[in-house]
Amino acid sequence: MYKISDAARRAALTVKTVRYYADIGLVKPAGRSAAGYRLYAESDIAKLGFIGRARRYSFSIEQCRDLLSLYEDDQRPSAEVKRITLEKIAEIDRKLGELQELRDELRHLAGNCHGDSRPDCPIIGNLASGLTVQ
Amino acid sequence: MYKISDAARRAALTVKTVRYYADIGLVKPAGRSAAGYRLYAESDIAKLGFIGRARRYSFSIEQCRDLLSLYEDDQRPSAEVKRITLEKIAEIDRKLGELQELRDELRHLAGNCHGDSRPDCPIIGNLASGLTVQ
DNA sequence: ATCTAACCTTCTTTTTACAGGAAGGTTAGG
DNA sequence: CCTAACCTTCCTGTAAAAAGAAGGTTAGAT
Repeated sequence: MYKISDAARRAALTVKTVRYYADIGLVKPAGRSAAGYRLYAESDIAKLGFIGRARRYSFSIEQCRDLLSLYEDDQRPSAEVKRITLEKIAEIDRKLGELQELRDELRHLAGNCHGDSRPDCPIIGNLASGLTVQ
Repeated sequence: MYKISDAARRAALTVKTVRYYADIGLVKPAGRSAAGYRLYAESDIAKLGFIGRARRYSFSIEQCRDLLSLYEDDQRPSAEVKRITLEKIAEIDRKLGELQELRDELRHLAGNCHGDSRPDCPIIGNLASGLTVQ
């Protein structure tokens, strides 16, 4: 059984984060010491690591909660896991499209800005007038 | 002079958002009616629209505050505006790279998942073991 | 004149996923 | 026995609003 800082280190999370996950009931410690310290078992650390990776894949806490229940369920249907993952991919694709548009617009604006100390700036002008770029 | 809902509509923002911008001192209404209603002038609406567009370009509120002061300043040096914009572009590029990596990893995982009711799922397996996806 | 719907106000709470810090108890080593 | 490094709970703060409660105002229709 590991105290919180060992558990955090082994799961590559911060102590604050691990304590937070305990508070919201995502990963509760296996037990407590006589002094009230959280004690984590190996299986808890595996769950924390699982969540850490899923979070890095930008799954939300609630999605992690769903994935974790599938992870803990021996009877888990992979269809459900695949569905959640495909949803996440679609979400990322949408965000990618938006960001690319945004970047291209800003590039265009910056490309037309002489960047000296003259007071007329096409970036400001565009924002002020709401003209469509391009 | 426009009441808040007219101002919001004309700037393509919500009433809540306009009131919020007034609260944080970003765009204060030109005046108040006898009953205490916020009253916005044309120039206020131009500023609100300016901020709305900048926000859609993912400038933070604080960056908007900076841009607005440049916008309001006849002596504004466009170099400063260009610098902020280029910074924003670099930031978006970083985020794009991260998101593409992430999506490719998830695609790989989903591609290897049979997606039926069998309990062995490579997505779960990957998250559980922390194996690197290539 | 009154009714009612649609406004408006301020204030408080909620959201996401923690981070930071205060005040105080515990433990391990020298 | 001292001290440093742990640990605890509780409170506040973050970004940028959204949502809702409780109540005042206004404009048009009856």
